[in-house]
Amino acid sequence: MPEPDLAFASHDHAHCTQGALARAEAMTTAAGARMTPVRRRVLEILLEEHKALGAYDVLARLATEGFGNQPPVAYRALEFLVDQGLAHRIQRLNAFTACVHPGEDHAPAFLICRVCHMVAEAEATAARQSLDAEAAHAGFQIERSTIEALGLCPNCRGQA
Amino acid sequence: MPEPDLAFASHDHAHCTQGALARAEAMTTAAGARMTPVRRRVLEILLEEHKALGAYDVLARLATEGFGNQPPVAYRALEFLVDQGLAHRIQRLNAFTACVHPGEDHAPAFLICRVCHMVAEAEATAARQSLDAEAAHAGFQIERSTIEALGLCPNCRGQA
DNA sequence: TCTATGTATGTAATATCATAACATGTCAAG
DNA sequence: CTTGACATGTTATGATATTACATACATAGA
Repeated sequence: MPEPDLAFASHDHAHCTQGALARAEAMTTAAGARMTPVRRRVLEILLEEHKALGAYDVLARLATEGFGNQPPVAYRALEFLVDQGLAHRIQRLNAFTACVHPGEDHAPAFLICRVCHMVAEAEATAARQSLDAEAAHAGFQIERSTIEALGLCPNCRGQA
Repeated sequence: MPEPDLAFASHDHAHCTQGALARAEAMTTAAGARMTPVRRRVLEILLEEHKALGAYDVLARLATEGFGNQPPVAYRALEFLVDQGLAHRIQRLNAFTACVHPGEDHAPAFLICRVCHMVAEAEATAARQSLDAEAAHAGFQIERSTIEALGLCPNCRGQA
């Protein structure tokens, strides 16, 4: 397990982005899927910051760059990225964020700062196992889970 | 810890409902809040089934019963119930469900059946603790957390 | 190379979910 | 019986998401 390259910690973001993009290309090819211009661009946009962007935010960016300007353009690209494991949907925000560990088969939890809106992808294997156990006890078979937390990130906490 | 009165298990629902309603009245009074007709009615509607209802579903019911028929009527009552801990919002469904353990200071996870749409409130203290630990490690201070799972309930699993 | 097929994109229209702002009504403390 | 706080009603609008259909593009097979 690598040391968590959490969004809150200062890090070489260019490197972080490049890595994710490279792995993304490899993964889509391996999956027999196509990394088209819109899809790649949407992923790049999501990778710019460790924040979650709404579909309409992404759409606005795309529109200024000559792509379509109707909602399905954004929603389809985002859905593709989520399906491929290259992005995650943050339920609480109705928004999307790039996956920081594409291809690593991880169980993510999202830590959302209510002040600066940074979104960090934390490791939730333990939480997920507890949840699985509880569900199993009830005879419930989990297919997808959502674990999200809202609060204060270390930086914003310091400010207060 | 009481045996989980999970939504999936057959149970005396009238009793389940009555208990929740009675505790709800007590809690609002204790909190110095007012359990008005709309609010009580919304809670009753949510308690009818162990499912999550959208604000507009609730609103439609209210409208046929002589309450207002504009969205804020439903949203306000729902917000009140959530604030009082009498209902929960299910992020994944943009919907609301009555709390089965009002006043018990619990850490709920929600198990959502994708077939029959039942929503069970499971105990997530363990999962929540794992999440807290992981967040603390990142210096993140959790204020609210969302733990939801989508999958197959025991009944629907049997059918398949 | 041509063409058939599946996949991707563009666009219009509309559905669904949610809130701001303001007017009116109700209740209980002074 | 008035005042102030809270609750409700209503209008309007904003934000998020999907359906349906038309067009374009890539690629495998004839």
